[in-house]
Amino acid sequence: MPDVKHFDPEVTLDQVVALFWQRGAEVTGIADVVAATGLSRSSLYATFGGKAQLQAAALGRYLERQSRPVFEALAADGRGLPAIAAFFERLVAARCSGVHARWGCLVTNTHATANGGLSEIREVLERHHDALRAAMRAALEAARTKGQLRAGLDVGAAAEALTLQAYAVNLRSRAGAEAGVLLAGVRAVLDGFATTGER
Amino acid sequence: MPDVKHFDPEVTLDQVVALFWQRGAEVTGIADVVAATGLSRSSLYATFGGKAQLQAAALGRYLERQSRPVFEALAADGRGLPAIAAFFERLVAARCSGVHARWGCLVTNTHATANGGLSEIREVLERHHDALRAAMRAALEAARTKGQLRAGLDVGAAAEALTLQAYAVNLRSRAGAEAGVLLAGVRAVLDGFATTGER
DNA sequence: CCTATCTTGGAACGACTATTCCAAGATAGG
DNA sequence: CCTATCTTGGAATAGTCGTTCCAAGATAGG
Repeated sequence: MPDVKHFDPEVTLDQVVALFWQRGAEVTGIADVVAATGLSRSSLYATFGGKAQLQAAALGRYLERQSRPVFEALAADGRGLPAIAAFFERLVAARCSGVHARWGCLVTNTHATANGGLSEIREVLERHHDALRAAMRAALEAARTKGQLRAGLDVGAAAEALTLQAYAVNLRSRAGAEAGVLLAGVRAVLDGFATTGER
Repeated sequence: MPDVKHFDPEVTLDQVVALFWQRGAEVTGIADVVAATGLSRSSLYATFGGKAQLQAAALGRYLERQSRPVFEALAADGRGLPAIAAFFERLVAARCSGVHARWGCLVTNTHATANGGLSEIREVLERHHDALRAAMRAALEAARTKGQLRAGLDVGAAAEALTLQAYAVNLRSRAGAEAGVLLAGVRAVLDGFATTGER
C-alpha cells in the first residue's frame, strides 16, 4: 500500500561519502548534502536519521567499498614484500593524483576529528585498523615463507608499523606532500624488514 | 596616554592552544574561547583579529613551545639510535598518559582538517614537518658515525619514514591506541635501520 | 585633574547550524 | 478508483556561528 522511496539510498550514500571525504564531515552542512544529493531534508532524515548517523553510515560505506577490496587484494596477494610495495605504490598514486588527489583517506581524517562522536564511528576506525593490519600481516607471512624477511623480525610489530606508515601517507598527502618523498619513506621501512640484499 | 591591555596575550594563547588541541579548532567556537580565557570578544578580536588568525597563532605557538624544544633536544642528542628510541618513548608516553593523554598532536590533527584554511596554517604544517625530519636526520647521522646503521641505508628516506611514523603515533593515540602496540611498531622500524645485532 | 586614546563588557548582527513539522504528492493493495 | 500509508518538498524551528559595534571604563602623559 505505502509509497516507495524515490531514490537509491546507496547512491545517495556514495555522494555523501565523496562530500565528507573531500571537504570533511564536520564542516559539511546538511544544506550541502541536500544540494549534492538533490533530495530533500525529509527524505534524508527519514532514511538516515540525522547527521551523526549519516556520518557513521558514510564512514562504514567508505570502509566497505574503498578500503576493504584493497585490503583483501593485499591479503590474497602471495608475492610477499613486492605485494606490500605494490600496495603502497597504488596508495600513494591514488592520494597524490587522479580524481581523489589530496583528499586523504576518510577514515584517517576521521581519526583526528572524531573526538566526542558516536561510538559507532570509533568502532569503524578500529575495524579499519584491524583489517589493514591483518592484511599487512598476511602479506608479511607470505614474505616469510619465501625467505624475504630478515631473521628475528616480529611480524606483528612490522604489520603495525606498516599500517601506521599508511596512515601517515594518507595524512601527509592531504597536506600536499610529494609522492616521491612518501614512497622513499615507505621503501626505507620495507627495506629494513627484508633480508640483506633482497629487493 | 592610551590604556594598556588588561591581560597577557601569551597566556591567553596558551589557553587557546589547549582548547584547540583537545577539542579541535573547527568544532571550538568563539564562545568557548571567551569562556576559557575569561576575556571578552572585543579584546579577542582586537588582539588576534578573528578565528582563522587565532587558529594560526595558536598553531604557531604550539610548534614553538611544544614541538620545537623536543625536536632540538633530539637533534642535539648525540647517542644515535638510542636518542631516537628515547624520543619515541617519551612521545608515546605523552600521547597515551598524563595531562594530554588522547589529545594527539595539534599539528597532526590540523593536517586532517585544514583544507581551505589560511595559507599561514599550511606553512606551519610544513615548518613542523621540516623541523622534525631535520632532527631525525641529525640523529640518524650521529648513529651513522657510531656505526649503528645498516650499510646502504638512505638517511634522508629513513628520516622521512620516522617522521611519518611519529605522525601516525599522534593520530592513532587520539583514537585510543595502546602505548605498547605503538611502541612495538616504532621499534620494528628502528630495528630495520640498525646494523644486524645492534639494539 | 584633565583629556586623548586605548581597552573592555556586552548587546546586537545576519548568516548559518541541525532538526522538526505538515500539507501535498505518490504508491500499490483491495 | 479508492484509500491507507508512505514519501516528498519546503517552510519554520530554536540555537549557534563568527563578527561588529558602541557606550563605559581604564590608563598615563600634560
